[in-house]
Amino acid sequence: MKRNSRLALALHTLGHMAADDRVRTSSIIADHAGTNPVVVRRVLGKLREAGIVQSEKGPTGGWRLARDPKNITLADVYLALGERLIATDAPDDAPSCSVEDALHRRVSSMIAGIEESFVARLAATTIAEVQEAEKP
Amino acid sequence: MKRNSRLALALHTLGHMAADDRVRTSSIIADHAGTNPVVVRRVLGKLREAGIVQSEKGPTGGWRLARDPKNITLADVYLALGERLIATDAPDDAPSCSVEDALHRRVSSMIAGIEESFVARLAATTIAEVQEAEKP
DNA sequence: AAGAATCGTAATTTAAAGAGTTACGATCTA
DNA sequence: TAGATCGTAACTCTTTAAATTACGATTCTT
Repeated sequence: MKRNSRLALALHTLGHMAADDRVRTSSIIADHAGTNPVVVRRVLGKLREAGIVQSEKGPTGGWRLARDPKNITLADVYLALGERLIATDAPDDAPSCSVEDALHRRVSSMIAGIEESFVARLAATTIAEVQEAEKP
Repeated sequence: MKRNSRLALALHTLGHMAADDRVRTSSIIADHAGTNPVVVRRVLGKLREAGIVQSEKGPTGGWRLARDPKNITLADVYLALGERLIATDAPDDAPSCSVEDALHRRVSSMIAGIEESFVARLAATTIAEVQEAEKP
């Protein structure tokens, strides 16, 4: 699996769930996505916390959508995973210089704005739409 | 130095250069930025290719701006470094599934749009402005 | 011309972060 | 009760960027 591909894994899996509402085990999902069941459980666990999917233990257990895919936007998924376009960490320690401070103020507000507009765009598309777009 | 901090190093250094137009060695710059002279030369080397700074060898050599800081935007710097907000690599191999394909098409065009608007915002600020903002 | 200081750059090492793996307890079905 | 699954901690592997080492090329000073 590629680096930092949690969002890709999540969206891919949700797309399949939207197309076919059955319970899937983390093992099945991992096979399909070319990754590992534990990684799947970690990623889908975040989505569960956000009420996007639900999971059941035991045999017959597994994962499925917790709500209508028409009501799940890409932004919901992105935010559930707690990802950020750019990690905007402050200058290291106290003894920073004024140029660095001024720069940081400007750039971080710019990044926050971009982050916001990215989320807005993600919010305009639902999982159901992605799944429907499947056939070109 | 923090990870993926080439842009921060570049902007920080250019800010100082805009405030005080003298020649600086990679060693001086590295000390100030808390990094290594070779790293500085690599980063500023990219900016030289873009005509943002110039360098001279020999004793008395070093780095300085190649043009008016009012005429250097943050976008110039960002693009000179060849950075990208998100590495938007295609699905691995041929045997990908239709859901993944549909997803990739949607998300990559979205990312391209965001990238574009990020650059547009960066283009609205010059190095000179960042330096002037130094005093709050 | 000699010597020193600097850049330019290749090659290698180190460090950090994410993904992958192993392991095992908890839970649930049959 | 047996077996399958999730939940999670702990560890290893991989990848990427940064840091380091090294040294030739250039250029100033004397």
